[in-house]
Amino acid sequence: MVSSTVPPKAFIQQQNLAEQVADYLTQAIVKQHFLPGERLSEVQLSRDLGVSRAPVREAARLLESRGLLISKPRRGFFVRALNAVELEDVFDFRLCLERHAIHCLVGRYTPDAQRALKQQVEVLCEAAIGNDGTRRIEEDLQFHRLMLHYAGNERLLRAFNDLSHELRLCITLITKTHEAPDTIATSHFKLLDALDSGSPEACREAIDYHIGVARDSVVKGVGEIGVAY
Amino acid sequence: MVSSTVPPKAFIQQQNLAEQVADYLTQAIVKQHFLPGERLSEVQLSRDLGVSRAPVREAARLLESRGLLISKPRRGFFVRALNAVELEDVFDFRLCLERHAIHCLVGRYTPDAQRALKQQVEVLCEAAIGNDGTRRIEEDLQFHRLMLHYAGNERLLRAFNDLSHELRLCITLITKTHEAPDTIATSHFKLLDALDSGSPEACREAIDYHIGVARDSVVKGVGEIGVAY
DNA sequence: CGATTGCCGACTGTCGACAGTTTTACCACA
DNA sequence: TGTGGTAAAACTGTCGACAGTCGGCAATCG
Repeated sequence: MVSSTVPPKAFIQQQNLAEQVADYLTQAIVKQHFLPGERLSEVQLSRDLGVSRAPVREAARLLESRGLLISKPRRGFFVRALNAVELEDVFDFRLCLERHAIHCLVGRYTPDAQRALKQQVEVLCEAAIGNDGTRRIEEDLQFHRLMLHYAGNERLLRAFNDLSHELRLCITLITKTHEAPDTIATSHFKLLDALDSGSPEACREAIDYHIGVARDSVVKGVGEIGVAY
Repeated sequence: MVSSTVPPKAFIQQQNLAEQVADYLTQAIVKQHFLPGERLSEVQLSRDLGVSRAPVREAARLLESRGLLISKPRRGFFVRALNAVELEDVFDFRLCLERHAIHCLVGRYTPDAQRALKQQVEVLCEAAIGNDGTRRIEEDLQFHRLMLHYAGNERLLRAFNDLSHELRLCITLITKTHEAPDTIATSHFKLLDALDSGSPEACREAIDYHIGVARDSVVKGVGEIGVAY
């Protein structure tokens, strides 16, 4: 073999039908093509997507475990509708995860981690300036994923990833208001500063503030979306 | 209708085959009928249980989301094998959840909650004295579930329930040593005392101690169970 | 004798079909 | 017009079958 620049194989692996369906459904829900509380018919979906019901079921179960769908026995799947209380719960849970994460991270804040986070904030700022709402959200989530990652607990990261789907849902659904780029920037730079300071108290304060802002902007956006399911 | 003592219908609704299979698999894994790292064949299972592969697949996916199984594409499902690092992660994650929970709970510690927790500790002590290992674990988990419940965040409770399956796995697998009943009792009474005191610091200290003890007894039990999967 | 290639069995991913249940549409009747 | 009951339609839960893929084994080549 001569080729030394072969891309690392991740290229080929086409994903399952189930995963493709899951991606499609996630997109459709986030983009509100399916409304909160709406019922999803397995047969209809499988017809529309040109696959059998098996992958659809599997995808639906996956999204159920991620909190995007709810299944009622013998009734089918419904798009999750978050009420005000559940919205609070989501952000409270996020606070729980990130407080712990930043607490762990400050004790092991390597130059590597520092560099990666700084860079991601820059990418995020760029996205914010570019005024691309979807990308801004993704880069924002990615920053927090990085934080969780460098906190060093894989389990914690998994929990955040699960939550992030719900989070994306809340944010996309409710806040059409693009926050000003500099607001986003400063909010994240504060986190970096707190980490640099090495003070757990400062970190705690910074993350509380950070998530509080996000929560308020979402909660204020709508008192309640969707009702029953 | 005359019969006034009809059981509240939860009786009748036999759960899905999928759920039954999930319960069976969970039991089998916890009781080590399937060893960590072992591969589970869908066909074999469906033959053994007398059902088709569909419910088996569904159950396996559920257990995957709970962290009891791991799926490799086109290879099937494997019983999760926790190494030392992952074991630490599990207890660290538990600490994350329960710290937050007790922090929330102390601010809204109603007489109802107080009563329920006290009662559950008594039930737990009873189980501990009775020397029934399995029941002791279940009642212990139930106490913590109650704590999470009264903390008032449904999302938090769900996360704990997911984690509890892994937790049960660790505990059952590793600690054959039954802790002395009075150790268990005092450890839990300390939590109640801290809550009664109303001091967040005391609560934090109590929960850190409580989980630390559990973690040590598990980690010390075995440096590593299972290796690869 | 070691490494590579091709074949074989086993298994997963996917499919279409059937049965029981829930929902809906409709009609008789007050 | 409103109500109650019945029948049809639609859907989910479950099943067995088929095809593509993966791992292991044997035959082949260096």
